[in-house]
Amino acid sequence: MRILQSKSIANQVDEILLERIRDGIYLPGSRIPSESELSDELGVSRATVRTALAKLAANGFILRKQGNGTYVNEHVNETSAHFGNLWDLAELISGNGYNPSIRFLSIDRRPATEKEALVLALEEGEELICLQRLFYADQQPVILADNVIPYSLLRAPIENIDGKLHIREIFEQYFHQKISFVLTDIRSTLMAADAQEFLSGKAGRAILQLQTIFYGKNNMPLALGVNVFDDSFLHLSLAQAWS
Amino acid sequence: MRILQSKSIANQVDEILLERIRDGIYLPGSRIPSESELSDELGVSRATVRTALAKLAANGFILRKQGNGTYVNEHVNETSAHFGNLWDLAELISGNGYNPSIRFLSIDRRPATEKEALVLALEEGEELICLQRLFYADQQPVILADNVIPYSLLRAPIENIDGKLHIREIFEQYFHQKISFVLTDIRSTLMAADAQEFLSGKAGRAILQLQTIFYGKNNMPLALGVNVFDDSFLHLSLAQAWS
DNA sequence: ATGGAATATTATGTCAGACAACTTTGTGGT
DNA sequence: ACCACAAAGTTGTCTGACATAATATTCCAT
Repeated sequence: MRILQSKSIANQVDEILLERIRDGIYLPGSRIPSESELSDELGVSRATVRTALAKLAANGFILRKQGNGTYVNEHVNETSAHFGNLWDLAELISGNGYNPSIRFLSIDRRPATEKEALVLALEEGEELICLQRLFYADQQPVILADNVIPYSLLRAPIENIDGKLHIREIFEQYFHQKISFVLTDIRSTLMAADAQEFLSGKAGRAILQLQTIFYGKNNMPLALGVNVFDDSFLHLSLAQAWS
Repeated sequence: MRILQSKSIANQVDEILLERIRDGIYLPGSRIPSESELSDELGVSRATVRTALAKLAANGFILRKQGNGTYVNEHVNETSAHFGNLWDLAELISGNGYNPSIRFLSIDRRPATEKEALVLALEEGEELICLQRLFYADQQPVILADNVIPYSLLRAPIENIDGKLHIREIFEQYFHQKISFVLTDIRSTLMAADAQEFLSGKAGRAILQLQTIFYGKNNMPLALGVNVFDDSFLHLSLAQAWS
């Protein structure tokens, strides 16, 4: 990866370092190069490196010790999700050690329910795009993902939508919207009949449900997501730094 | 709050700003003072203010726009937990709009099970302190919290322990340990008989379980926590900034 | 008056260099 | 072998400057 000008430099440094942690170039528990060394190597100022390191530390990837050095959190590999991407289902699957893939189930149009209209700031009955997808972990179906998006936001023919893309790419390509932040509600629920149709496992067992609201620029709600999965197979674990 | 020398200055600034957001001095959606104004007001350098702001941004509390300003996330009040304190049950309760209080149920000693010994890096059968507490939201019992801690870590008489303290204070006062980070596993489970005894609600309904491992210096595991609560009453919602 | 381009202002992002605070390691003397 | 001290290395904080981006203002041409 090279330093470009599109994203902020600090965010690019952040991604580079995160990639090195994921790839095992910086091993769990080991000390990473000092701020000065990184700033020399990457050709950015020490202040920029510090910004990136601060974000990684806030998200629990690294631990910093004054006068000593910066260390990779020894338990990064025991966590399946991280704060920057709790809503990223593919990351959740790969974080559990499986190979993620997506199956496109269906795409539909239907009027919004009262609750959906409220959350998405729409009139009741406005038309929604209904996207249903199934996430696989090593060929095994594990997450049933439903997303609803206001039809009025669509900027491309609906039949062009590639359901296998990442949700963030879908928004960029077909809706010309960028996700600025997300709000996720974690619920415990029982396996319903429609979910059981796609996910292996007995009906009536307790499973996790992630209800996600995506927001774009100016706090405009973009979409609503409901994702259910069996947490006995797919663990949802998070690391958090102390101070 | 005054700037002291004990904690890092940036962390103190962080806490001050967070307090102002919580207290509504900085309202959701509004723009907060610029970095220069804050550095003048608090008597610290702009670099230090930036460190604090970077952490708040990483945790979704604020949004930063180059050339424009820094804004409080409009939805802070819709989130019950934040990444820095998912394991902080009192914060979870107050984040839901209730007044938290703690009832001390029991404290016991028993040998560690095989699984507990593995997680806590102990010999099987080593003695554990078993702390059971009940968290209330406005006088209503909502969270059943079990914590197990190796007896060998205790640095004070066991009968002195005040079960109403924050878990972080318990570690500092009676174990002389500081929590450096925590690892939380979020599970969906069914209301068991022993939990139903303390929590209102029908048996067999789906509830959330937070399994937390506390780590101290040098990645030493300090304690194990199992907290169960009904997520239909106490919502677990998280905000995450995009990039 | 009005619309639009140029300019000024203000905010965050990045850079450079310096010193402070802290930890570890090495050195030398006893 | 032990202890006090110095040295080196790393993160934390400070200062000042410029770059970049968004917004507000001014001014001119229509």
